[in-house]
Amino acid sequence: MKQAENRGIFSDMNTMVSSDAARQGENCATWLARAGLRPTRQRCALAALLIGGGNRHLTAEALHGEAQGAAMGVSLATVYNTLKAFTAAGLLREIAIEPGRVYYDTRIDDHPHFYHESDGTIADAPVGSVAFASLPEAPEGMEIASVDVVVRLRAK
Amino acid sequence: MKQAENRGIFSDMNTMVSSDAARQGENCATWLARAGLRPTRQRCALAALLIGGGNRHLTAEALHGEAQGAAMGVSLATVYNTLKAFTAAGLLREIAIEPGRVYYDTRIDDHPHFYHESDGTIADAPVGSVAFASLPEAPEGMEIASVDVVVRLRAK
DNA sequence: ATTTGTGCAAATCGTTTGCATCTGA
DNA sequence: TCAGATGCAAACGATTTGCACAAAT
Repeated sequence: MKQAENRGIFSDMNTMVSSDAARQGENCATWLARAGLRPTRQRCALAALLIGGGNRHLTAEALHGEAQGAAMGVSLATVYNTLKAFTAAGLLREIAIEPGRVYYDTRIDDHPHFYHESDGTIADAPVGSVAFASLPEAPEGMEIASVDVVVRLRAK
Repeated sequence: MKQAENRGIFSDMNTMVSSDAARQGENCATWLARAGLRPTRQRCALAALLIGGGNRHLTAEALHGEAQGAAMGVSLATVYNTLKAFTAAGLLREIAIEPGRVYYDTRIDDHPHFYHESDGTIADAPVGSVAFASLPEAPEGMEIASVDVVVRLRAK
């Protein structure tokens, strides 16, 4: 049985890999190009919304709503396509929490989430609050891609 | 920060609460009635499939397929309704693993899962293989309903 | 008798896709 | 130029629901 420390999972570092580049003043074109994506107006607009406000957990519908509110002309289909493209490029991560609804996380390292059952919102659990004493070995020929932890909360 | 031991989460016990009654020869009528559900033919048939083969992880479609194969007359809509009813009654548990597809688990205590990304299958991770060194406090006014752990595996 | 469950088909929801048009390298 | 991206609308798969009928208390 491996120790969690050896895998670097859920460490205390507040890594925010996907937004580092943008925060450092690099422009959208370079940022997207580095992920192998053509920097279009729509993708830059969505990237700005995603990266602008720290770590976010949102659905395609929600992001589309924000884009509409900001009068960026981006269709819902493009939001879906772009989120999938960003995820495939490793800029975002999908969170499986609610059946029938995909959340995207702007933070892409393994880290635990709070899920509020009452209103369906997601938040990062406090940094360092979850630590493993042990993790399973992967079966023969397999390796661990990620470890998802969801702490479901309800009103007391 | 609470210790995992204090919450009884992911203990070594192989608890199988939902199937205890059935294994002990109690009949379906009593078993369902105790959960506050009226024991109908369809529900008994589905309960038999669910409980018969140890811990299972399956979708509504899959269960419906089995019922068809066994020539039990149960419609897909009833399978969905029944799974929801069983879940609400605490006899089953939903697992959020894949977007757009709900898996039901016949084991209802907190326990970790392996998810095979290649073929979409789910398995229980070895008993005792996951242990927490620490778990987060629930925010004020909230309590922890459950802690879901999914270890995603891919071919090496 | 009254309440609850069933089954079908239609409706709904989130998401994906086909295709004509547009855009960035 | 021209592969790749966009947008709309139609297609899609999983799930839910309305309603008439059947079954359980």
